Amino acid sequence: MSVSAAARHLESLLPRLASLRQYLQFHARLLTSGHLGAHPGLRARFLDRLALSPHPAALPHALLLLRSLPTPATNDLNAALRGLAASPHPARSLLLLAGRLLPALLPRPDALSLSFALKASARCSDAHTTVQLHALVLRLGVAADVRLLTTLLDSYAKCGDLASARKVFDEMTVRDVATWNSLLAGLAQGTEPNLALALFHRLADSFQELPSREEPNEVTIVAALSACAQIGSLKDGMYVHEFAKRFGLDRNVRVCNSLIDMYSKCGSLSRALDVFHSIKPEDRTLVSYNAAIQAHSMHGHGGDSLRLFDEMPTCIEPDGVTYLAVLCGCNHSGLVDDGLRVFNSMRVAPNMKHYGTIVDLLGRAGRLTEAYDTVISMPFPADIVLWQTLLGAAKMHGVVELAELAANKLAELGSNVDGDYVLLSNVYASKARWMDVGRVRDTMRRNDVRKVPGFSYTEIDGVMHKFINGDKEHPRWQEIYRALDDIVSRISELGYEPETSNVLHDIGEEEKQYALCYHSEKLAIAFGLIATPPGETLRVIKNLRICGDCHVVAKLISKAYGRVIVIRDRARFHRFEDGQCSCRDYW
DNA sequence: TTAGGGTTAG
Repeated sequence: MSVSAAARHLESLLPRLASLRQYLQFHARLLTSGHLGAHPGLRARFLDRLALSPHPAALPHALLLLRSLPTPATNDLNAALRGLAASPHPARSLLLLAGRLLPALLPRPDALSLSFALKASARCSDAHTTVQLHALVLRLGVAADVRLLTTLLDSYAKCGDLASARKVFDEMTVRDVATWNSLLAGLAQGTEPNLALALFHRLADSFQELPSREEPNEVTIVAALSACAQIGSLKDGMYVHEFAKRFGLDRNVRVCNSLIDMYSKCGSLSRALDVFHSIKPEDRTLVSYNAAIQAHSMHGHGGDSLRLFDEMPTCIEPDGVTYLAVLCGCNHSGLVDDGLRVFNSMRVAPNMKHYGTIVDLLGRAGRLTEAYDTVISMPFPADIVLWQTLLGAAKMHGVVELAELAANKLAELGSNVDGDYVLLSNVYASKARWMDVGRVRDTMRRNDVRKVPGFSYTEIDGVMHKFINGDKEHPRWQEIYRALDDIVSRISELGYEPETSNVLHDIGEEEKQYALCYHSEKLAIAFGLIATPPGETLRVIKNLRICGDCHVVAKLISKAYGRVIVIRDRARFHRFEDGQCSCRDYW
């Protein structure tokens, strides 16, 4: 066989390599045939495949091979950078580029090298390294490369530096659809969903901004829907849905999965389920089921969550998200035994969130010993949220010892938020232990307690209005406060008395009532009442869990004013109608 | 020969 024929033969074997043994044999033949040095293209292709092979020994072997080369080429380096960036230890990719993994002189990196390194810094959330790589992009003179700059933008966004991501975007002279998608997704996931939506509207208004023959694609839609879901804006969500239809993207299963999530989080369970049923059964993925089960759960339909879970085809294995969604549904519907049954039959290892849901489920049901036993027998130490869950259960059932224990753990873990103190103080107050109530208050004062601000949104005619507890920022605040006075007098006739035990301040009863009266969700509802025609459904989104008093008030308003009120709090939906809530006061 | 963007979670 001539040299080139041998090389062609090896080349043809390359795509068929699978086992580690085959890779090692191939390596041996490269060595013995002399092609390792004589055929750098073949060598780099082999190295690339080896470094990406899923076998755990493959990547170390690729690095060994790289080290054995007297003068590695840029492509050899890139293969290793790529493999390391995709590995469980992406930081090693950065060490390699910095020359700390190879003793020999490094070949000069190119745009591709930087692309892989940026992927690695994104996976490490290493903003500092992303900045350094940005400098390297400029130094190497490869800053006109759309793909590289998109990767750079994405890396900034994934490291949480949205300002720099935006700046890269703004300074790019050519942007393709992936560039837009990258910033869109970065903003949507980086707690700037409103900016994401503004960017989407800019793209939707004139996608002449895109290179010719390029259109928004399913990634654009998924990212935009994720922003709508976070904001809870049904109007924007429906606009994105219509937009997707125009481009024939509404049949795409990933778009459908995002639509299910969006409609559910924007308060429309029926639309979410319509989308789920519109997907052909054989096209439904695990995520489709997870999103639909979660939709039932958020809306308090635990029985339906269980039913859908049982109906999952056997070819789709439930994952941790599926179980969490089902458990959540059981929790919100008070289905204790079903929840425990599902938890005990889990076929994946439960994580902190699964335990959290079970502890909440047991705690609400008054099974505090079991809840506590669950916490201390978990295979990992409980986190802050879990102790807060237990503290909440202790408060609900007036168990002082457990509340104290949980509060001590919270202090140990460095939690210092007002809610913890309020719960502990309320347990003492329920037992008339006023000295202890005072002691908690003193501790609060000493510790400079962090207040988690409560705020609510409501969408009226497509405009979002934001309210913070007791604020007077809204242009119509005087009308809103007058409406609240009217509300209080009308629901008082139905027997309303303020539930002031949720307020812990060193203030008198009347001031406590004041503090409660202007909770953000009440401001949002009052505004909704004066800004919409009679009978229209009011939709409110709250960042925290709804408080007991607001829950009572919302029920009474729904009766006194003949309005359906839908409140999405941090955990679920409450639908108030004719004096009742869909959660049946179990939340 | 090798590069960029995405959904579900207490």
